[in-house]
Amino acid sequence: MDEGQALASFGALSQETRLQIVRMLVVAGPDGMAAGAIAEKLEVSPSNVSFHLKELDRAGLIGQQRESRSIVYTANYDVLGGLVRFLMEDCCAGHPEVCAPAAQVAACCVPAARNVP
Amino acid sequence: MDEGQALASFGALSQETRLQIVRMLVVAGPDGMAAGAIAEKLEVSPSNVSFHLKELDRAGLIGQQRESRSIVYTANYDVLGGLVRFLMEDCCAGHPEVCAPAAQVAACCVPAARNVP
DNA sequence: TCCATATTTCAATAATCCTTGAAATGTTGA
DNA sequence: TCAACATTTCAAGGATTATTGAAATATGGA
Repeated sequence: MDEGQALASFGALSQETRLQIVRMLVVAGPDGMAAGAIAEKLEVSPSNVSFHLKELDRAGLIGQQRESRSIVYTANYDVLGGLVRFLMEDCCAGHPEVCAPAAQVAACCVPAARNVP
Repeated sequence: MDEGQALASFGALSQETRLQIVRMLVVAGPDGMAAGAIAEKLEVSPSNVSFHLKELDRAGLIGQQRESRSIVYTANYDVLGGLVRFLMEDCCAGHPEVCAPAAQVAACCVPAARNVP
């Protein structure tokens, strides 16, 4: 991920409804959620949720696929992971010791990373 | 870090000049950089850099301290680490397997986390 | 084909954010 | 104290972004 893409990602995530959408889709997993279901759960109008979904799609944070009458959206884990990497690599570029605490987060995903010093 | 703080952080990082400032300060380390030095390096007017520094400060991403005539800014590594954690915990909340790749980033900071599966 | 469903698009308005340059604040050394 | 330096504050304007509701598009079933 380059700086331009990170900028777009941060911009996309800097709006409450969009951040909530991404969090919902991350939890929803590969099955994703239909636009209507997202709108209903967040109590936002269909046209408004559509606007924000388009923004998230432009930033590459989500993907979409038509499924019968619905359009199902899914989180793009690669891009989200790339954003994490971008933040941490920047950190390491200068002073590795100060960003070590952030590395502990890895413990929640990868058992081998547990109990880092 | 709660959702509100993450939202503020994303907003602060979603502007090119501000993202560049944060990256510079992260690399600069605990010594930080004076406002003037930042402005000069990024070729931005003093008043404009001051505007963005204030935004970053409001979001908690940087700190400041007067040093003689200059005001020296430093990155807030805790908050940046908290942002990484926020992104990854969200990820883990649903489907740990999809965010494992992001955990590999930890290898750049903590030797113990190297070679994760 | 026709209707209901699901979603997007569009135009208009409102709200927020960024930039600019001039003036104000605080600091140091002569 | 005064002048030069470093930075911030302020107001105005321009630019971008968000919200709304109505109309358009696409799909599936009677």
